[in-house]
Amino acid sequence: MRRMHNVVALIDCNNFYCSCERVFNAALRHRPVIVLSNNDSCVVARSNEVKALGVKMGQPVFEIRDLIEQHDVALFSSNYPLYADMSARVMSTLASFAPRVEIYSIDESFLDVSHIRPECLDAYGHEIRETVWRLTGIPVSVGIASTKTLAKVANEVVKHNPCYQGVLNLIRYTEEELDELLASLTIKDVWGIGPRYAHRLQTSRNICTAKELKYTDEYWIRKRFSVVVQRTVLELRGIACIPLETEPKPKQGIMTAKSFGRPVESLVELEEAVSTYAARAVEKLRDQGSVAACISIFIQTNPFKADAPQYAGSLTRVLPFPTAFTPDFLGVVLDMVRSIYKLGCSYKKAGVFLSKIIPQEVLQADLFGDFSLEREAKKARLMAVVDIINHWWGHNTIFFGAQGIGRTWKMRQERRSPRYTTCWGEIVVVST
DNA sequence: TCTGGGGTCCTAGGACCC
DNA sequence: TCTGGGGTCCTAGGACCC
Repeated sequence: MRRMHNVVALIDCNNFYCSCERVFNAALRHRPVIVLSNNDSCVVARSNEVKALGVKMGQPVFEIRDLIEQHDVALFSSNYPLYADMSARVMSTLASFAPRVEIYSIDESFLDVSHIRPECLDAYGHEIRETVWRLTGIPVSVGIASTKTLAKVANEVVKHNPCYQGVLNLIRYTEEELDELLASLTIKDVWGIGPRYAHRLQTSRNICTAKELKYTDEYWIRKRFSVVVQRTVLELRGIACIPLETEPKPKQGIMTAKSFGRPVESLVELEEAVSTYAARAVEKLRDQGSVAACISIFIQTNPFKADAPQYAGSLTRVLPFPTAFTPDFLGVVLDMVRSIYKLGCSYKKAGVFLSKIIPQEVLQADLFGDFSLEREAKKARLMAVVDIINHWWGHNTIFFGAQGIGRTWKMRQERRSPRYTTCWGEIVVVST
């Protein structure tokens, strides 16, 4: 097979979390929908109607109480089990359309569609879109181009212009047509250009549109910014610099951090919370088959409470050898919390970060002294059993004593929809 | 009352070594 | 008067993404 061009399609689920809620609740189809962050505090997903009302991503929900009431907006707590499962369905559908797929986030995938004849690309895009809709009920937008950055551009344009009916293929655009399109986009709309870079580009050389960025001297960009921004410029020119990553890379750092459902003052509760986060982080570590040697924790007060005493404490500890055995971490965590705890503070958030992560197989290579492979294997078997039980019967069916049993500090989730697809007790019932 | 939770990569600068 | 220079490793911080 002769391969003329690199062709990549970006498939992006529209307002993904909101769309997931709508799949199982037809009454929401024509109602504005908002999905909230942990603790039901911020807006993390908005239906089109809500975007049209001017509600911003990340906006605290208390700022828009009136708007919500006026427009009868449906509010939901984040229902991650549902979104993760719906995502898996979308992704497995997409896998049938391309030999190489990069799952970029919970709601986006890049597909290598170089095998499709150029004149068939538009139809292929529509077929992808219709198939995903039919099999999952999730609406998606499709952007097709010669680089990932341009595919992102196409997707951005599709989302804001219903005339494209969900699919834009830039491969058939001439350079002039493409430039005209890029001239209509601001640099903030370009993947990789955030608010800081946008501001610096504007003030230093009056670069405002995607087209202007495309024709900016790449070496000046490299010098003033970084190789990352240089790549963005080249990608806008149709030179692919960001390869498709089809294999998920094991994470180099694993974080579990959350705000509390209410302020926490006591050391005991803080110990429970940080232990719970640590246990969850180590669980994620095992999920990807890794071990870690380094753990950091932090606790902090509420920075928005200007009149209350403010404090942020953090600490890092290195273990004698890398492990994924929860008690090995819990042992040091309690000690760490005690040493950064400050009496008289009202804590709002805490977190745990694991680093110095290596694959479990590598562990055996070069360890001496205290370390016994046999003992580690035994620990691993114990954790495997814990994981299986929790996987089967649900999170935290069994857990460690240090995590506490009350957990009244846990985040609030007062508006969670049923876990329609992952929990037998909450499955949709059709009655006659 | 109420303000998210994950990740990535790159660069600059200091420590250290020869 | 006048204080090397280059390589490597590590860390902190800054930028971005969803």
